[in-house]
Amino acid sequence: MDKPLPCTLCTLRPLPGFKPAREGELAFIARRKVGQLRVRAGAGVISEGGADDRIYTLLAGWAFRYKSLPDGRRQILNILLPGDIIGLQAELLDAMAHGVEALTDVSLCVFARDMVWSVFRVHPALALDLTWLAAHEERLVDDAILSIGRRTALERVAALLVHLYKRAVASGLLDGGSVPFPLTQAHIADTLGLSVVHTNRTLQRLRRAGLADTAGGRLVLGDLRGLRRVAQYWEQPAPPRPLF
Amino acid sequence: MDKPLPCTLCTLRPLPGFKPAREGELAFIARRKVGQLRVRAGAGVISEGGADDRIYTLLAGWAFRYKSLPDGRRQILNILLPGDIIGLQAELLDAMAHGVEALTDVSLCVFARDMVWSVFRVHPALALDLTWLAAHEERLVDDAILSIGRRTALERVAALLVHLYKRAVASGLLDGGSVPFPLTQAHIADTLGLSVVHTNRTLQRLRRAGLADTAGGRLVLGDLRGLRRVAQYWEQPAPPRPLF
DNA sequence: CGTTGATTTGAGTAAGATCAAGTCGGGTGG
DNA sequence: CCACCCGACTTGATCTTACTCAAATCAACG
Repeated sequence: MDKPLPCTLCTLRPLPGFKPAREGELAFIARRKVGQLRVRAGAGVISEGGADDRIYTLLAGWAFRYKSLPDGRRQILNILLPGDIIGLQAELLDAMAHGVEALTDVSLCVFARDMVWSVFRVHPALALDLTWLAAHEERLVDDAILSIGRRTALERVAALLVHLYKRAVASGLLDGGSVPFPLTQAHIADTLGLSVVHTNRTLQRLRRAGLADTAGGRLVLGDLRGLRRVAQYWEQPAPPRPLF
Repeated sequence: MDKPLPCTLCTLRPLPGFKPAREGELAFIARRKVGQLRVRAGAGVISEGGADDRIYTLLAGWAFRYKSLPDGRRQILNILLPGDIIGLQAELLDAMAHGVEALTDVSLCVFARDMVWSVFRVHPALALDLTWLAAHEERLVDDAILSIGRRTALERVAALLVHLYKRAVASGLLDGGSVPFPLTQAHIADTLGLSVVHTNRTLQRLRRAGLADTAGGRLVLGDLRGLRRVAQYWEQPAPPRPLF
C-alpha cells in the first residue's frame, strides 16, 4: 500500500476519455475506496483460479489478463490500461478464471468486496456503468478472437499496435509522437498466439516498411493509415467511458 | 412473431441449470416481454454494426455470435444456447460490434429497449444477474481465446466438443447418450480459426480414436475422460445461472 | 433425376513453429 | 574500470502444421 490518492483529486477522471461523475456518485466511490496498492512490474495482481475478495481499478501503469494451459502455454487475453477494472468477474462468478499481472509498476485503487452489491442497490446509474465496463471489455476480447482466429501474423501485429496506440493516446500517454510500450516481444507473442521468433520477424517487417517501430520501450506509428490497411482494422470511435 | 409463451410457464426456468426467480421478479420480467420471435436456421438475428433496439433471450434453438473482416473472413465468437441473452452489448455500448445468426430454427423472447434501465432502477438483484450473464459470456470468450491462441487443432476441436457437450447437457438436451449438434464443419472451422478441410481431418482423427463423433447432426462422446485429456481441458463446475 | 450443401480425399504449398546460436545493452559485483 | 550476467532481441536452418486448390462422394430434397 502507498499513500492513497483521494478520489476527489483523481488524476484520471479529468481526462477527456472519461465521463464526468454524476451527482453524489464521486463521494460514494470515494467512501468505498479502502486503499491503494502498488505492484511491481512482473508481479501478479491476481492469480489464476484464486478467489480474491477485492475489486481494483487500475490507477496508473499497464497490466494484463491471462489464462494458461496445464502444461504452461500462456495466452494473454487483454491488456489493461488506467481506468480498467480488475476482479469484477471474481465477484460475480465464483472464482477468477484468469490471472492478472503487472506489466509496469502499477498503482491500484482498492475497493471492498461488497462494493459491487452496494453500487447496485444504491446507485443504479453507476451499476449500469459497471456493466458497461464489463460489456466493453468483452468487446475487446471479441476483437482479439477475430484477430487470432482469422488474421495473418502480419495483420495481427499491425492490428494490435494500432489498438494499443489508440488506447494509450486516449489515456493521455501520447508524448512527442510516440506512446510508452512496455510489452516485450514475448508479451506480444502471448497476446497474438504466435511464437516469439515469428513475432520478432513480423515486427521487423513492419519496421522496415516504415509502418511502426517499438524500439526502446516506446511505440511510434510511422503510417497509421497504412497500418490500418494492412491490419484490415477499421475505426470504431470510442465514446467517453465511465470510471470507478 | 409466433404465439408468445407467458413467462410464468417458461420451459427453461424449471431446468436444474437455472436459478429460480426471486419474489416479484418473474412478474416484472413477464410484464416487460413484448413478444416472441421466430428466426429460421441460417437467418440473421442481429446484423453486424446494426443498432437494434431490442433485447432478446434465446428461448429455444441454437445461434452464434460472429464478427467478420472487411474481406469476408468470418470468426464465430461464441455459440448461444437457450437462456443466453442477445443484444445487451448494443444497449450498453453504442452499436452492435458483432452479428448474431441462427444455427437452428430459433425462438426468442423479445424485450423492449428500456428493459435494461428499468431493471437497474427497480430490481437491483436482477440487474446484478444481468451483469453476471455478461461476465459469464466474457468468460466463455476468454476460454475461446486460450483455445485459438494456444491449443493445437486437435486440442481445439476436442475442447470445443467437450464444451458444447457440457452446455447442451446443462440445457437438458441429452437424449440417449448424445446431444443435438447443429454445427456444420464450416461452423466449427469458423469457431476455432481453422480451415474446413483441416477441421474435417481433425474430426476424423477424433472419430477414429473413438473419442467423439459428430455424425448425423448429433454429438456422441465416446470417451469424455480421454477427450478432456487431449484437450487439456479441466473441469470448471457450472453453478446455476440466472435467466431473463 | 438434377441440384444443392456438406463431407471427404489427394496433392502441393506456405505460414509459422522449433531448435540452436549469437548479439546487444544495461546492470552488478569484484 | 572491467568482467560477466541476464534478459530481450535477432538470425539462420529446418521441420511441421495447417492452408489452398481441386475434385470426388454423399445425402437430402423437390
